[in-house]
Amino acid sequence: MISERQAKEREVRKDQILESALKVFKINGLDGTTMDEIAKHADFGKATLYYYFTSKEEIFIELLDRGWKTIWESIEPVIHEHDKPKDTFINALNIIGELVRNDQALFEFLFTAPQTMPSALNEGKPIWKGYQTKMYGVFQGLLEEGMIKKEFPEMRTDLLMRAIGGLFHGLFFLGNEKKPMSRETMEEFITTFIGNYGTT
Amino acid sequence: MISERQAKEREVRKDQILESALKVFKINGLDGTTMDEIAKHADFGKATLYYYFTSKEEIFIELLDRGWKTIWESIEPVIHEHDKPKDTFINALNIIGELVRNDQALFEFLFTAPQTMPSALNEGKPIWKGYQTKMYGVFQGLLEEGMIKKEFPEMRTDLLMRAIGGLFHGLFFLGNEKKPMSRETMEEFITTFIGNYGTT
DNA sequence: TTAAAATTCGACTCTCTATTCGAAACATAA
DNA sequence: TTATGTTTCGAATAGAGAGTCGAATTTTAA
Repeated sequence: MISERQAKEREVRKDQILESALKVFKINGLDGTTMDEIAKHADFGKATLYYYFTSKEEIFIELLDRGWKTIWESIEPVIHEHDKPKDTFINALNIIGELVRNDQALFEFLFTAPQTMPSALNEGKPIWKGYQTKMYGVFQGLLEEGMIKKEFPEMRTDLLMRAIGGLFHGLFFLGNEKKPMSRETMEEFITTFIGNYGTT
Repeated sequence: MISERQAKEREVRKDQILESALKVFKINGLDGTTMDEIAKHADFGKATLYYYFTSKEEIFIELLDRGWKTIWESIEPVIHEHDKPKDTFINALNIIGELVRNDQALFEFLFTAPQTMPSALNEGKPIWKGYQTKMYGVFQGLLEEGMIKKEFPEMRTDLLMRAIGGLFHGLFFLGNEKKPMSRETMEEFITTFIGNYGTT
């Protein structure tokens, strides 16, 4: 049996491994990263990693799952406000912006990794993908309602979502310096770029 | 010595290898692709690939170099038209759109690969990067001039370029179906999204 | 026709690294 | 203290795949 404290300590060690893994994955990608490197960063023996995770891929996926879960659970509470889609939209974006500011490395990874990942890892609809899909769905919904309410200009939804998809990464990181965007800048950006048709 | 015809045939064989490599890279990425696979697709023995290229990475880089060179050389002739920045901007985009329509697989690779590539491959400022940088510079310049001439709304340039960067991939491929965008759609997109302040 | 040059490739080597094994070290609880 | 469970890790295993080698095979040009 395992005591509560033991379980907690175990979680702490998992976190420690995940945090180290993140650093290495960010620099070298999934394939370029070796378990030895992660182990050295985390200050564990390589074999110990296998005590906590069954494979390198599992570590990678776990990072994504936890991260996207966090994102989803952060915006979920505010998205039911449907009176002012544009405000809700900006609020949700700003919540994510806040998360990004607090842990830039993680969130840059979350927005980037899905593109660099070998497609084999997407088999069996991974958990993180579910959250990501829900999130995009929410943003799409808000934009559509915003159009109906004339808070956004009329646009074809497919184009719009395409743009949103493309913009996401850019929205939260500034050019090469990778400085996260401030709340003010974010609003300026949305207003100028997507348009300012309603009242804010 | 080598005759002209021989040189040409050699080029044809290189092309054949590159074309096969592209297919495999697109599915499996750089690390996920084996020389054996490329060889099988190209219908050569693996050792033969090493007769034409010195390494797997060289093949990968060669694809990028050739591709970005093509892009640059296609838009280069039209970008000196500075009277109507917005028209020039849209023209350039449409030229790229045309290229994409003719060889979707290649261009999706060109826009995608730089993100998925191990950063080690970027050491020594690769050729393709030069073309890419020039191209972005041109677009940035056109947007700035367009702002001055009030053909585009005023926006902070860093935000704008960030958006452009993020949009690029989206601009040319439709969602999951990856259908390239038509000229009409492209103009509609630019007009609605970036704004329509001047006359077209 | 034939020697030299160009091309091809099967089989091999060699390295790298994910994963496993089994034994230690440590903690817990009786 | 001791038996049992938990955690750790150094050292092996094993497989994959990049790149090489040397011997064919084909082409060229005299």
